[in-house]
Amino acid sequence: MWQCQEVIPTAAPAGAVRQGSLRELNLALVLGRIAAAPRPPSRAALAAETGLTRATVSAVVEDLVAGRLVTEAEPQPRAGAGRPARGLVLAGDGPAGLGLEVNVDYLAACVVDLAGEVRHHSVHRADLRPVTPADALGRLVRLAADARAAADAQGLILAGAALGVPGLVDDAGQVRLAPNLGWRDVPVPELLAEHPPLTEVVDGVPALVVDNEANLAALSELHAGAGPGSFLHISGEVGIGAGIVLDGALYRGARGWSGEIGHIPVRPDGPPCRCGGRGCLERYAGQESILAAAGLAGADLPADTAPDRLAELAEAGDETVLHALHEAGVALGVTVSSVVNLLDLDTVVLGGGYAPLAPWLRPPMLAEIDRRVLTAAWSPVTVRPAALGATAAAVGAAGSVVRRIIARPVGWLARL
Amino acid sequence: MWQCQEVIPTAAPAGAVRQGSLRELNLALVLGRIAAAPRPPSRAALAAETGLTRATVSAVVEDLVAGRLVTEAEPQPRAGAGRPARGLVLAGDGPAGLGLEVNVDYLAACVVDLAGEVRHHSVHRADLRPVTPADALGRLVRLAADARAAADAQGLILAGAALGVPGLVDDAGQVRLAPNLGWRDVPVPELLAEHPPLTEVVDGVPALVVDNEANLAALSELHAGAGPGSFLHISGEVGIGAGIVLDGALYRGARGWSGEIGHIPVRPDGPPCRCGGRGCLERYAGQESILAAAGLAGADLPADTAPDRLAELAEAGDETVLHALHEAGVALGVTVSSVVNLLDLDTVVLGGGYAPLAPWLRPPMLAEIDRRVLTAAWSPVTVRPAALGATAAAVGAAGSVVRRIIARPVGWLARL
DNA sequence: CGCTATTTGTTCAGTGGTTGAATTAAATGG
DNA sequence: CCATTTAATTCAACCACTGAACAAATAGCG
Repeated sequence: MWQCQEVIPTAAPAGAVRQGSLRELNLALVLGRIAAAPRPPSRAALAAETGLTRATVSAVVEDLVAGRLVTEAEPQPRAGAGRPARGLVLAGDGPAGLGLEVNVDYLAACVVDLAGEVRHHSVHRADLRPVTPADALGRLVRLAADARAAADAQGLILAGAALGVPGLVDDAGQVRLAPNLGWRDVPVPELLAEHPPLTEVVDGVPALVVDNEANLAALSELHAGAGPGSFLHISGEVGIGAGIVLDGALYRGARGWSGEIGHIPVRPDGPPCRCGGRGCLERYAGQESILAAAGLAGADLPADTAPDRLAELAEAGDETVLHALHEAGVALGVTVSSVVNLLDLDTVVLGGGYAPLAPWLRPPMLAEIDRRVLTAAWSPVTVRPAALGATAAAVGAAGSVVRRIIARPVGWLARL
Repeated sequence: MWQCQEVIPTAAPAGAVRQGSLRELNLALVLGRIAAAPRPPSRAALAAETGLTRATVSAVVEDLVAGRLVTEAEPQPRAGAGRPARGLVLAGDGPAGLGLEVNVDYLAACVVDLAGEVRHHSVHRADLRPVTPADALGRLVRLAADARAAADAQGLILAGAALGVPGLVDDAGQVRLAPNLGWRDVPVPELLAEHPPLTEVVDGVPALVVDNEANLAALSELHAGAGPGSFLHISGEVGIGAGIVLDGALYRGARGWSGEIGHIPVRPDGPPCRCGGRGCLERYAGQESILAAAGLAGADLPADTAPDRLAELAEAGDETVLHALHEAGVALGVTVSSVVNLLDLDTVVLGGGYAPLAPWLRPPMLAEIDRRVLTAAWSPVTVRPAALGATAAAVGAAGSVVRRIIARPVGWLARL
């Protein structure tokens, strides 16, 4: 069984609530609070916070500690009198997530522990357009093996993996279309079938989940950035993708194909787009379009260095580049206005290649939003660059694995 | 405490899971299955379906019957051998919801029982633009009193009320802006404070919830139409609003202001809109714009009869009207394409004034969607007229009350 | 007509997990 | 050094679900 669904059920039992579900839910509740707390909470604090009894919290914590999900921190210096509290933190030597990414000009792998720390990270730079999918995935497996070794060396146990791809992924984990990579109907699970560690199925969840890169990048922001909430994360790579986070959960759409913001029409009668439509956002704010408008079409810059080069030139005051960025910002602003009018989001994150360009994209975006968003007067919309850099998708992928464990620790505890 | 949040928690405990939560969740689970079942299920069938024991289901059902939420139906004729099953149905004489609506040219009230049947419905036609908010709400209270009397007469107990308003509503139930009604910062709860039955707070939920009309109309579709799923419900009234239903739950946005589709830019350099932007959808597909394009600007038709008049003329082959509808359909198609690209929805419902115009709006919409939605090739998008007519919002409002009871029956059971 | 097979619904002892109060543990402060 | 305070554990009680046995109600068959 392969799937690309990013479940994160927030401990909501869809089916029957049996006897044991009670403990299952409270394990998730307590572990979630420990993960979200700004400083290591005590059992007593958790009891007060959750409404459970101290007795129950103790029992639940005992299970979590036995399952290597939580460890006790050094007693914190306390203010007043009383027995000192023993702080609880997410274990740094328990389960970890393996994050993988295939992109147009690099492969990436990383390991993230329960606490969200990146414990290993490696990138393999190469133009993957001329390479066959099987070959590209073969190289990725080698990168994954290195990451696995690094995890072992640090006492971490890989609990699962997620792979980000710049394209549409179906429920079976197949890449239906990745235009910038030149992939179409690539059966990723099959191609990886020869590599056992990545293809096991544990506890109903496949060891490897394949997902859209923009979705995973948005997830990375969820950890790194300010806590849960609702935001739109725009990834400006060769294409333009977006991840939508609603109330702290990634929204994936009916078929997992949400966030295809690159082909939202900006000017319905504008220049034709290769998608078949006209005047799509990608024609105004896609990397190639910006480069063309900036007079750098022939420069043949690698995709991953182009944004920095543009930023340099803009910094230096290059009029053509400044104008190109302004136009891109306007187009992004028009599109984002649509999204905010529709979904009432309060934050927009500029990720991927847009992050370094944020200083120049932001002002025209905000101007458009201010003009076009009906509720802008009461609730200002924040536009900010992403907290993580280029390989956010890999980190988000690894993070999605550990987040699933935090959301449903029983799955992990049952394994031991 | 007033609030406009449409909670519908789908039995997901956010906080602590106490001892009694178990029963709470299973009450919701069983009641939900009874509500969703196509024919009255037996206890045994519910046990098989939910995974609970027959003993547990019996105990749960006993509670539900004692609370007047469920009654036993006549034993169904069975096929094979065995003791005949006693079917369980939602009680027709238990709690019911009161739905209210204030619109530009009418007030409406209705009563919906647990099973979703409309048990009372009344409309008061009047142009409410020249009337003060306090006066309008006063008339509404009289309508509500009639509805309450009708409910009593039928043995129904009103368990709460919801009010739909064509504008932006904040968390306090205040109408921040209802442009077509001419309301701004109207403190609806305060104005209704003199009418006790509508202003009680029971079990943490206010007796009256104020919400956007488009959101409630979308909810009505959720009951009447094909079961839960994800869709966009577009209400074409004087303004254009939309309700977004994701996975069977209304999505309300960070502040409850989602669905402001009327001011999504179609042509960013198009004619200025009163919202301050340019080329908004409302300028192309709003009722006034369609009438103007159809050459009926001076006809001064009441807003509620205009769509039918347009449909008549279109039926008769009036070229100007057909052209106007085509243009509106194109604009709607462009906008819907944006929404579908963003959210990956598979269904769009044309509600309110658009419902009778669906035969003419659909074809250009589908053409635009086909051209502009990246995933249209794999997953066709359905565009269909709404199941309910003009006063869908009132029915949806009443339905939201009973749906909340079905989603969390403990709230109701605790009252008795 | 009576017996058996079959399915529904209830009863009841058993169990898992939470509760609440009492108890122990470990610190501060006078 | 002892009273005070807060943290964590222990334990009997209790609530709700489980599983199996049992009672109820029907169809089919000889």
